[in-house]
Amino acid sequence: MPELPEVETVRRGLHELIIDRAIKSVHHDTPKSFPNAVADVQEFLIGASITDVRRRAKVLMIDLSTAYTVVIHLKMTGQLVYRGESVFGAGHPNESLTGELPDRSTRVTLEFADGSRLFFNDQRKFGWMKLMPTLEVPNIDFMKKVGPEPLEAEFTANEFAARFARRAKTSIKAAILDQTVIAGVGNIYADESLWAAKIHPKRLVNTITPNEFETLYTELRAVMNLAIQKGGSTDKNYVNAEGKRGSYMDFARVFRREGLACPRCETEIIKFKAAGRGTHICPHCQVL
DNA sequence: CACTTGACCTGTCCGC
DNA sequence: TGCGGACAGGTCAAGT
Repeated sequence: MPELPEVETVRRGLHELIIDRAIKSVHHDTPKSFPNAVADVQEFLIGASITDVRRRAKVLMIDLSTAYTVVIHLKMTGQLVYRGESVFGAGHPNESLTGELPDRSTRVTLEFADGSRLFFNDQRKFGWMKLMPTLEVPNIDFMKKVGPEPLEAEFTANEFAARFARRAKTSIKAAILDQTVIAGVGNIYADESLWAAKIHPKRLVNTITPNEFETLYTELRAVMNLAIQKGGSTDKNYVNAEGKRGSYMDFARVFRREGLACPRCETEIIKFKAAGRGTHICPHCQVL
């Protein structure tokens, strides 16, 4: 579910909502969702206050005053929803998707000193939260291998194209989903950006021209920036830190639009499997 | 090494 | 309505 724009939306929401709050208690059901030792939780989590909320790729990091960090991956169906006083007030336009919490998919509940709570919900239990020293976060295998952040100002089109050299003989779709090539791109924005750049997802990386890489770079950044602006994509599960939907799906041009008209040429959008994932293209605009 | 496939889980939807 | 199977936005381990 959550890709870079969704995780970034959650990060921004949490940054508004939980900075400086002190953690009073934590409850969790399955060790898989929160595998830390009880002693570490007592010493470094309970009583700590939140100093920052950061993101790298699709990973969230909640920094604590104890020099520990709660590292979180939402995977497919994870949600982080804060319940307390709303900072947005009554007029917030996004429709709420989340009801009474905790519910049956709540895996972890963090309670703050003021009685407000942060819920980690995860229907499929793929996601996790881990408590670890802040200084050790960069040493996680994933952090050492993950590629550059595509939306950073200093990330250039040339660097973008060069990153793909390591996956020369695979499909462009598999490569763009590879987190060691570029950080944070998932199935939705892979399909959306490949459509925008008019590149068939099964094209091999070593057949993509420099001009096509440049277009893909530009379109990928445009799509992800628009998605952040729209608060992410809600198909089924994704919600922001207030439990509300994102609206990018209203602007999607191919993703989950099989059978509908391509916005560019009116050809019917089709769906098939590529790189093991459901893949949506316009067969007129994107050819092998 | 590079690349692909299955596994991890639960819920939903579709065809019979 | 019930049931089996396919599928779902991510990542890893294990396989070729």
